Amino acid sequence: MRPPHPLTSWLERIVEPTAGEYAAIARLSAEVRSLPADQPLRRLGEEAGSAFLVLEGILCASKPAEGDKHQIVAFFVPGDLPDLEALHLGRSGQDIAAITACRLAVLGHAELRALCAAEPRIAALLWRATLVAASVSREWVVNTGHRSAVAALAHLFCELSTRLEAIGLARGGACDLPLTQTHLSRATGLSLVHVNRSLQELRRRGLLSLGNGRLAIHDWAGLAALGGFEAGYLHLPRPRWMAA
Amino acid sequence: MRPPHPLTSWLERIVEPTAGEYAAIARLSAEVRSLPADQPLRRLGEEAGSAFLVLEGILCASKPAEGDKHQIVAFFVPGDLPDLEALHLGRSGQDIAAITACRLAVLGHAELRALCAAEPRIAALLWRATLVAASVSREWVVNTGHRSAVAALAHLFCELSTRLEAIGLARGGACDLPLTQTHLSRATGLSLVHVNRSLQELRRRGLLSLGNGRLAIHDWAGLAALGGFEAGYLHLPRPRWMAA
DNA sequence: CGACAAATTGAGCCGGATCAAACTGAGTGG
DNA sequence: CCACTCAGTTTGATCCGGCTCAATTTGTCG
Repeated sequence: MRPPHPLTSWLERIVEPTAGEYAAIARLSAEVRSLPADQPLRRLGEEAGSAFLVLEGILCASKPAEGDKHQIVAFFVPGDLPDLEALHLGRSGQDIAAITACRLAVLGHAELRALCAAEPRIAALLWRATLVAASVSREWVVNTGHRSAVAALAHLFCELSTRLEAIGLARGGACDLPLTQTHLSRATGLSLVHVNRSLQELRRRGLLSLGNGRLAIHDWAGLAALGGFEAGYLHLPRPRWMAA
Repeated sequence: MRPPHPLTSWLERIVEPTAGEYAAIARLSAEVRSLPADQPLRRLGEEAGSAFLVLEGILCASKPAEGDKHQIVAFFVPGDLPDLEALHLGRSGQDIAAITACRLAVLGHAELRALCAAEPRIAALLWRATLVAASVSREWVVNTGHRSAVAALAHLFCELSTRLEAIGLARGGACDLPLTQTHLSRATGLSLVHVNRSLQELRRRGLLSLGNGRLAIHDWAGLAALGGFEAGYLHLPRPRWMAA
């Protein structure tokens, strides 16, 4: 008896799967791929034949910008499906790379398409997952476009903490978050130096502490207010402790 | 004999529809809604029961930012499906408003879901449309995050011109583009004053002219180079004149 | 101990924000 | 036909948040 396919628990986190859905997923091949930290997974424009489900680790998607800079446009945490878009666009629209060492379930496009045709509810939920990613991306436009440095960072930490909380990898605003200040600068569009100073500002205000790959939010309400964070765009069931 | 449903020509622009697909679309109710300029269509958080296909006009999606500012996160032109995401997310994630007077085909969510279940290829193409919108949104993160004022504007004009070209509303970089400088400032995150000065800079360099609701790109290669524009992220068939 | 990645600090500068005002053109009503 | 209004554009002056360049410190690992 094999362990269930990783997509099973992904599905169970959202709905109560039917027997048919269980069976259809069980029919998928269950390749798991390991990726060391800092390794590229996909390159912009590359033709892709498979998608991934993150089991462990953190990845990011980035696009080249002016000079040799790269703007990070998304982070992926366990339960996310990086590059699922290539399923219908054929090629990857960004560079995707591991930040920490990762374990990924490989989902072949052909199998995925067959699954979607056979199980329309799964298709709708995968579609939905891409829509949530798009919603996050629009929020990032606001973040990089209109918010000050401290606000942008505050917002980013609120988002990541909330997403990690939703999958049980954060509790009460504390989580492992092995991002360097360079990652943060590439995600916000700020200079490395200014990220450093803005982080000091956030610490000095007693809003959070960040270091050694660990984030602890000490004043959730204050941080969310500063960053203008409204969790709705993540389309997650809102956990109790965050209410009001 | 009724005219064909507007979604028919949307589909025909991408694939050769089957008889079954024609029939399934013909079964949709064909309500068309008119919307005067500057009228809101959807508000953030509003529960939505229908999606739209733009037949005429330009709309934009925006999200509230610091103070009473609103960051524009997307423009919609004919052939686009604003707020299609609400089909699977239930509520609208942004404010959507007409910029010019618009005509929209109304697509009820229930009918749309039935259509997707019956015609998986149409479902995949609608999914694809949302993925392209997401890809554009990620490019906007780069635009607002890393590009200078002139570069961000140059990139925006390249994008809009390319999209309008693809639906036959632009030729050789010239198109009607009834955006005010205020719209441009809200889309790029720049101040109105600075947009004005950056536009003068673009005109002075002989790259484009913009005024009276009309955009003319005089030096496509120069403008694209300045803005770092690579049309790939739009996932359109690339027109000949743009090559090399 | 040396090497290297990451974090931190300091100084000077600039792109773009802000504030304030004037200008243009298209209505619109007397 | 003119005065008025109002949205949109333009200009000028000033200020500051964030960038750049350059160095130093800290922590980790071999």
